[in-house]
Amino acid sequence: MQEDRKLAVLRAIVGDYVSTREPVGSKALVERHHLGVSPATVRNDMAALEEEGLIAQPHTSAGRIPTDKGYRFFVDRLTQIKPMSSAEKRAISTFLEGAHDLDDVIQRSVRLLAQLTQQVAIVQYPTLARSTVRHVEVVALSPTRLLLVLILSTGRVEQRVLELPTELAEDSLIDLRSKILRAAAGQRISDAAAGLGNLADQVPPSERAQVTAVAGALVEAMSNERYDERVVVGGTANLARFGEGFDQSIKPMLEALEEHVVLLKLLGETTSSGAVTVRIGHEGPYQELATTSVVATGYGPGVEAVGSLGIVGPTRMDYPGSMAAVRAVARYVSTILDQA
Amino acid sequence: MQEDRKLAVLRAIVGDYVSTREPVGSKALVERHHLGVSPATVRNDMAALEEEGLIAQPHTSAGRIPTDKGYRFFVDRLTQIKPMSSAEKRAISTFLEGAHDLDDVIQRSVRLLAQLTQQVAIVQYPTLARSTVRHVEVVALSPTRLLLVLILSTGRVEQRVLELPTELAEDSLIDLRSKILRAAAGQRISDAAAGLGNLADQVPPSERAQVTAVAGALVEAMSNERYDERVVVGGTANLARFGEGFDQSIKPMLEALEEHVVLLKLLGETTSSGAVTVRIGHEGPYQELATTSVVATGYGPGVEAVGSLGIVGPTRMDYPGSMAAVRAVARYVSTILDQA
DNA sequence: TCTTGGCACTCGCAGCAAGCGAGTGCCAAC
DNA sequence: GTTGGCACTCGCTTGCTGCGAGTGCCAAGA
Repeated sequence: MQEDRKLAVLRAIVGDYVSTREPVGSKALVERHHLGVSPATVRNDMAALEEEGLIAQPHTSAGRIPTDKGYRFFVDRLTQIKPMSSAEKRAISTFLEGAHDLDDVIQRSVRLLAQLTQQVAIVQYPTLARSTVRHVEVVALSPTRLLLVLILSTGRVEQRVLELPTELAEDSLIDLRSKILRAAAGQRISDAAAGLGNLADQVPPSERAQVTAVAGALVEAMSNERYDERVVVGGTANLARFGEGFDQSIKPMLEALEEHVVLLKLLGETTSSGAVTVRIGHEGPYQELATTSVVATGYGPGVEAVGSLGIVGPTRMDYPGSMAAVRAVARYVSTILDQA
Repeated sequence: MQEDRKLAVLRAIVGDYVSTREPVGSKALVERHHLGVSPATVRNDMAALEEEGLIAQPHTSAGRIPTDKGYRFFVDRLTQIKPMSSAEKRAISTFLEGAHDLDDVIQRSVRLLAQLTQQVAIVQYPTLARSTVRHVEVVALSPTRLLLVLILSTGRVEQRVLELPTELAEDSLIDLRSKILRAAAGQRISDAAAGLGNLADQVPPSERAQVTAVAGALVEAMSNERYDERVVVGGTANLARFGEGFDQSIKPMLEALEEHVVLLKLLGETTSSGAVTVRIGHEGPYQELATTSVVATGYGPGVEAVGSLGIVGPTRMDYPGSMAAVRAVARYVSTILDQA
């Protein structure tokens, strides 16, 4: 028995099953792929593959379908990510470059990813933790009301309106503003927060309460977990294509899509941008989503990822295509964030 | 034949069908509701109701189900919106009052509405058109880069980074800032836009290009249609409860939920806050959603609505409950926006 | 040793028929 | 106007049968 033919059979089974949604039998296989051997031979190979746990039969008199392990093998060993066509590349870049601001970039990415893969797409907002402070602005709306604006390297803008206990004089404000800029501008979030914390010690006691309040609000804005958790979902309509048996998987899926925490966990802690990770079926953290796979990667201007994006779909999905799309979109998003 | 009993029968049919999902027959009706008459009598009433087009039989040997017209009659004439229990009221207000900013209010409203009604909830962001400008801030990030921040009465904050063709002097900036504030602060969006448009005529020609750019960007930010179109959706997981026959209606539903324009049209042009509108089945603008109903209302601090919110679900839904929930949430959102 | 054709076997599934029963419409009596 | 009775309809369940796709195994051939 030739080992490579056995693997070719596995590859063919995965391919056929993904496109037809139906268990594939030995006869159909030799017809659709010119393997140059007879069905009987293929049957022998199939028996061996089943022995190894890579494929399985739903019931006795049916064809074979890949197991999670089979998909894993397929993804790891039998496929390389196919590059996008130049037309696709062009479409991606023009579509994404039309974006105005961060929100727009994220939103377009989701749509794009969903459309390219025909799956549900998930994009995480850039996390604050790994970004730096580009600018801080303090504006007096009234003597006791301040507007704080925080601009981060990822393009995210945070703003707070702060009520002061006592009035703040005009020149104190100017002084405060420059102090804050010195302490925070250009720093990483964590360092900036530390710098701001020390600020209160550098001003006369009369202003201390106010400075503490402002610094506190800024630090709070920086460590705003709500944004760390923020993800955008798109292409839910693709769930309807799951087919008949989706009754079981569509409900947990919809539930998961509502819970951003769950989605973040699904995307996983992709800390380095570049590598596309694939989580197949039961490999994921949620029992209910045992029939779904996740293809995800990190994105970010540098090597270090500031966020994740990916797709979720049935284990029976086009892995090479999905991986290519995810990687391509992540790359384009990264370069766009770099420019901004 | 007593007219009111006939209507009681319709009410009972709607009630039973909504809770059981199954066509309801004459015998079951008299058992579950003590109508004080025999099944035969009820059958006569049913025949009359069917004659009027308020109920129908899916097939000959089955019970009756309400038609869209029947639901309409039920909603218009047979039910008054039941007030929320005080426990529910308390839950709503504490849940919504925990919100920090506008985004938070909207997000919580969606969740709340979805949970109260067990349907898909939709909340529109306050439209810019009817809000006023609370504050405008212009900040120089660098000599040729300006940050524009626009704060509106609804709590929405818009910001833009603007590249200037030429450098802008510090004192010109201060001057420009006060001019802008005079032209826009406190005005309605439309008036503010007009005022900003005239601004360029009031400055020396040397600064005209810059002022035009700034004013243009602000006007653009004010009339940002992206936000007028912005809606948030929640409770999609409730779609899974649609039951078996959802195959037909869940797909158009998911597609609609992706298209914000469609959702806005579904919510309808509710210009006055207070009245809850119900659109049943085919009454809606979309053929594909002929089996779904929409319960919506406007919200806003005053009489005039600044946005809409509502729910979408199968025509077979609990109308009194949904209407009560929609109305209650809209009221609370309105008061919270008023405070902010 | 691997490949191949043949062959018996399994088993899901479509198709059909029968019986059940919920529900109706109609009618005559109250 | 209401009610009990009764014949009738018809969808749904159950059980059965035959078909066919697909398998595993085996013996013969390369």
